[in-house]
Amino acid sequence: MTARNTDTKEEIVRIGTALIKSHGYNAFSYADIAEKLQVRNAAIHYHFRGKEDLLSEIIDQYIESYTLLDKQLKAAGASATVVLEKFIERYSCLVDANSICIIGSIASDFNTLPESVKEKVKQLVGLVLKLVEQTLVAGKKTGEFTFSEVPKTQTLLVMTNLAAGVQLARITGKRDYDTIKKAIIRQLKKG
Amino acid sequence: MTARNTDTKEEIVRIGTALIKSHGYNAFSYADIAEKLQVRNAAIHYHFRGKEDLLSEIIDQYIESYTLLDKQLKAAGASATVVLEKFIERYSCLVDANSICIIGSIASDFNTLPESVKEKVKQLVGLVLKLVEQTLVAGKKTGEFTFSEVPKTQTLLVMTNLAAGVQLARITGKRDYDTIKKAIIRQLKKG
DNA sequence: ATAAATACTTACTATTTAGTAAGTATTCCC
DNA sequence: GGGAATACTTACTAAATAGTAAGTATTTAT
Repeated sequence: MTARNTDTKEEIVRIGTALIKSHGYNAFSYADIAEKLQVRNAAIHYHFRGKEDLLSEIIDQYIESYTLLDKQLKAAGASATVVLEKFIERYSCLVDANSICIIGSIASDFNTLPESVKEKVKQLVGLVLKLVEQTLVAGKKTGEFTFSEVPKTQTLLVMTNLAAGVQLARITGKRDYDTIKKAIIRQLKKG
Repeated sequence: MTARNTDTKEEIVRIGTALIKSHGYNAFSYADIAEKLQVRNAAIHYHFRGKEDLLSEIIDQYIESYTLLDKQLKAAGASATVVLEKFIERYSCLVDANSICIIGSIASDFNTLPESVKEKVKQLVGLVLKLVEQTLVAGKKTGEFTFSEVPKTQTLLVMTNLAAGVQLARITGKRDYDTIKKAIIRQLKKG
């Protein structure tokens, strides 16, 4: 038995994230993570004092991830169409994994979270909305997109279609999600 | 102390429904309901064997409520615009109560529910989608609406905008919801 | 007037959850 | 090679959660 396993902490975050997206934040306990990781409950507490600290770290990692993505996209100079496709692809993967997006999952439990975590969620949502809006604006400039709503509004429409689309897919099946996905793209090209 | 209070059962359903919409299904216990109702825990178990039975009843009542609404609307011959406005009004009220729609809330916890409840949720979602689609079709026929997507697709877009709109409003504030609400109506009138 | 049904309460149990304290094994560093 | 730090484990506790069994008060129906 190795006394030092450098990726246990990362694994906890990975499993915790998966559990939030598949079962919801208030539906899992440290015991669930411990069992999957084949460690004792206290090992999770060693890395994260409590569940809220774990959630906080998970959101931090999403913020980091989206900040990085933002930078990469700007540097790479990818077309708006490609960026949007990659973004939507994330949601399609969620549907295939019978999961929903972390923001939608947390939104359901929002009123049960401490203020510090709520603030971080706000930050994350702001970041994602900014990223999508910038992509829509860029695409409009190049003529890739032709929507008629102001960018912020179009962003809200796309985001809500996607977020609730994956939720709906869980209940009524993937076909409804696919219908929504195609409509989003259509709307951006002839709105 | 009256040994028979005919509306305790209704009150349990009312409080349970409110808790699901504000805190999420997996975030409340019978103790929360018991405290609010000023009865003992076992009183809740008397009316509903377990939490799943309560959830089942709550969904049944939504199904009944929407079935009734459907009939009333057909009988009253209200204009599609009015029906849609009333429907949207339900979501606006949710935002004001810092709550989300029951379907969105349950979607987050969907994988933790027993198969029998999942089936009922499917039924409810089917009913709501049908109601909205019929309204959109009716409105198109009268010229009130002019959207270009097929009715089913437009229904999915409207529903996801609303469902995720109330979720987003919790995090970023009511203004984003209002923006979405106005855009939905605009899209139906010039899509 | 009383038997049965209803709507609870008290009192309890078993399990899960969240968390802590103290100890142990390994590895890093000087 | 001897701390110090790291990454755990064992072993516990306190509280919450879910649920049941048995009893009680009131109401309804006969």
